Amino acid sequence: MHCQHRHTHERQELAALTSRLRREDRKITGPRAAILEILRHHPHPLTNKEIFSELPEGECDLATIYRAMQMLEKLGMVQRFDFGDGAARFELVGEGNNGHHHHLICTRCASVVEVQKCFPEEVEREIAKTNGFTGVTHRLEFFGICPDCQK
Amino acid sequence: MHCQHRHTHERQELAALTSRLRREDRKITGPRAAILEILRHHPHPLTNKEIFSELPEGECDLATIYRAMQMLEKLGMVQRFDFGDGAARFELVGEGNNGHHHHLICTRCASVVEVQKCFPEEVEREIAKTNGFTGVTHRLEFFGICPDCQK
DNA sequence: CGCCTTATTGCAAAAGGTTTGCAATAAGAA
DNA sequence: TTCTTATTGCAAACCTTTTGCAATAAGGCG
Ligand SMILES: [Mn+2]
Ligand SMILES: [Mn+2]
Ligand SMILES: [Zn+2]
Ligand SMILES: [Zn+2]
Repeated sequence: MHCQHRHTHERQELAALTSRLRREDRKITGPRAAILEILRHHPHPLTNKEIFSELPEGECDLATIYRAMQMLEKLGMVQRFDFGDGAARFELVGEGNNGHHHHLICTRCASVVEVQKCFPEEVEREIAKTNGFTGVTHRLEFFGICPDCQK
Repeated sequence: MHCQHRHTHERQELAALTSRLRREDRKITGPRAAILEILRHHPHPLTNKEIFSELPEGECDLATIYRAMQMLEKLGMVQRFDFGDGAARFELVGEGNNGHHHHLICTRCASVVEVQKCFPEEVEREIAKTNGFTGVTHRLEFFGICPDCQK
């Protein structure tokens, strides 16, 4: 309301997401729109429980979130990440983007930084070739102590 | 029996493990010896359930294995790995070795190859510095289709 | 706009993996 | 051998994720 430009921008993004669902013959439901809205406003991966608690009171069941994330992952609209704490995390992926990237996570406060650097392609290719594997990819996350937690 | 050299070698290794426990004031129990014996004969990470099923009938309870692996991890005698399938895996670590390494896992048959290549140190240092993190390390695993599963 | 079909949801139960409390057991010291 | 106390087995609890099923509602169609 107080910023027409930004408001329009956000509305378009949500529309892009829902149109992507429509294109795949998926229904735009209240819970799904609410979940996308939350993901859209978070730059880092969220657990299903975190999404659940961000949702307005009784907006949607936890099981529905689990099912929604499974579907969004299958459509390539979210990327699943594993920080090693036993709960899957999901992050929205832009169209025409495979979502492959990494994170730097504080082991004290769990704060997260997006990391664009990736494992060197040529080394990965060498690992694949050496062992006769095809379609090789990787899962990689960094862990350390963030600036705040060092104080 | 049929190979004195190898036999001696194995016995020494188990002795090295138990002496390491003794040094840390931990008791050498039947279950612990049996677990170490299994880990010692497996070159790749094992889940607790896998260790359990390798164990002779009623040799030890699953909960005991969970407790043993926690202890061994704390002592740095095993390294925990996460292949992203929801079950922790453990691999024996040699003394004076921090156990840091990686794997290439077949997404069809789950076969595992040890990978010695690591993420480039200088790039990791740069990621740490850029974001003001200290004590940065990483978790990295590769996934693909193994030679057998390509046929 | 209202009806129909059927995907989607809520709820509750179940399914793994992992942890924990407690009484019984046994390792290692004396 | 005895004694102390870490360790074990067992059962229950915990946590995340999945699933069955009847009720609900989205979107297509007349
Ligand atoms: Mn991210
Ligand atoms: Mn290994
Ligand atoms: Zn990468
Ligand atoms: Zn490494």
